[in-house]
Amino acid sequence: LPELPEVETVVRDLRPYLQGKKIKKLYLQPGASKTLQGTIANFNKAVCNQKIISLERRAKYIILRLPVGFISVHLRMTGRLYGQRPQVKDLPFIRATFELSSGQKLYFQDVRRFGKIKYWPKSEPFEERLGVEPLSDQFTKEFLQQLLLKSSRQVKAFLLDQKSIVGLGNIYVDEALWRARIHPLRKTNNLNPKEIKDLWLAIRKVLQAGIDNCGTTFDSFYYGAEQMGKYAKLLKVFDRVGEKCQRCASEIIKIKVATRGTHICQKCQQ
DNA sequence: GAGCCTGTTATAAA
DNA sequence: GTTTATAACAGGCT
Repeated sequence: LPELPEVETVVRDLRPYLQGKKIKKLYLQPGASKTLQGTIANFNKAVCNQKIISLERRAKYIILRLPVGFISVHLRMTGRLYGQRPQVKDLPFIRATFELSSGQKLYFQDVRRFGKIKYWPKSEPFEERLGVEPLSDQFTKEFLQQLLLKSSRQVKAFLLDQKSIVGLGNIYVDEALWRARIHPLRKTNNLNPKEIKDLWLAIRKVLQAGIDNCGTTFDSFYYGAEQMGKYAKLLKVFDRVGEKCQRCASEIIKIKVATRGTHICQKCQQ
């Protein structure tokens, strides 16, 4: 499931392929009307002949920056972007295809059709729904403390909410909370300074380690030519129900928090 | 074959 | 106003 490290991995993988190329038009497959937000006519009018200045990541979005505006691609659960390769034409579940003026293509595959593509003429409406980048200099311990103390939510729900901090999803939230020894149901305004410091460090460590290992291939995440992320084998709690905690040897259990399957060590995370 | 699972948004309820 | 829960989306997997 693509979270910040997985999206960053895709962006780094596709950057050399796409940067500097010009977009000709987008084709939508039949039945993919919800994949594109807005009409195909308006989209193509806006992006036609625009050069991809850079490929960037913001939150869990892949950003194709253009001279005028930008395109956002969200993979949601099962979305995948492929640069052109010989065998790619045979892939099932292609929902949209970018044609580049070089004649090359960029394919958007999405089994469950939750993924979204959108053109934004300006960044304000896009940015206003998004919180701080957790790996940026802006995300200091003090910044996190302020966010936590002015809320009274369950810490897991808080961390999943992209309006506060972006990029964390079910996998990396569970991993960060284990690392910081914090129970996911704890209220954010009841965390003490030591816990806040540990959580701050844990968020940065798990995300950076995720990037360093090209993400977590647990279910459907792949990048490039069917490459798998290597972080799955470094996971401490996620998808490890019944295994022993590597810190205290207690059993990892699964509970429900914020309507999500949640993995914790019952002893380490009280 | 019913239910699970997940990111996000919308909406309802507390 | 804030927080939590639930449904919806879609389809593969158990």
